[in-house]
Amino acid sequence: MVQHPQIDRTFAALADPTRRSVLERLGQGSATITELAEPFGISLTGMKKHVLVLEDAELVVTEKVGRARRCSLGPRRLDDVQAWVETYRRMLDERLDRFGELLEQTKGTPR
Amino acid sequence: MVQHPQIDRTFAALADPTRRSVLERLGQGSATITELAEPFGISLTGMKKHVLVLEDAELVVTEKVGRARRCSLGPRRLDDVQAWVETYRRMLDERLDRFGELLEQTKGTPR
DNA sequence: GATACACTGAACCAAATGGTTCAGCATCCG
DNA sequence: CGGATGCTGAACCATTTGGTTCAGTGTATC
Repeated sequence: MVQHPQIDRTFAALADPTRRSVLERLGQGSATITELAEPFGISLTGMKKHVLVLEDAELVVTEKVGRARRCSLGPRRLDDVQAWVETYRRMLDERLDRFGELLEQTKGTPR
Repeated sequence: MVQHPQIDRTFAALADPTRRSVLERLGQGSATITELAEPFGISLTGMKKHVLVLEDAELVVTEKVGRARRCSLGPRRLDDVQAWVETYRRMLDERLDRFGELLEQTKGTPR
């Protein structure tokens, strides 16, 4: 058992287009496994696995209601993911800035 | 061959902690495969595979210099990833708002 | 030229992923 | 009650993933 921390599980969950679509669908309101599976032409079992992955990433919560299972978006707003991406952008910008300065310096000493 | 679109490859690339660390390391400046591999106690071949994944996601660019390979951050600022996350957050917020309104309405008609 | 160094490709491996089918088990409906 | 519906667990499968080792190849360095 490798025991991925939450951000790993989250990025991995978001790497699959089917799962991102499911999240977007759930943005319209909760749905059952059957309703989620139908537009993808995928088996119920297959969709249930995707939902499980999303639950593990705490992006989706589910509840058994009668014979159906209602799936809804969880409360996570992906703050950690967004924070990582933003830190990365800032880092990149700094690096490019420093590269720019370097070019600027080099300009004075050609050949 | 499933041929993942770029955003899939990007999320997948970011799902691995080793690869995120490599990106952060490269934020300090470019490095060779050997330099990248060393802190993880991983083989050169292993690190090269990680770098390949990052290259496929266009997060890293590399260049052969003599017998070494210089790896640096590519120019991608993860705009698409950030856009997806932000859209998701907005969607979530709207859904929570509507849920709030629903609670509000229900308040007037108890039992 | 000889030796060391950095990387690379091929082969292999175990585990995870994304999917399937099939056989239940509850639950709902008439 | 009996049938249809909705989900679930187990078993299976092919592919991908994250890692390895080993045997090169090309480049520096003495």
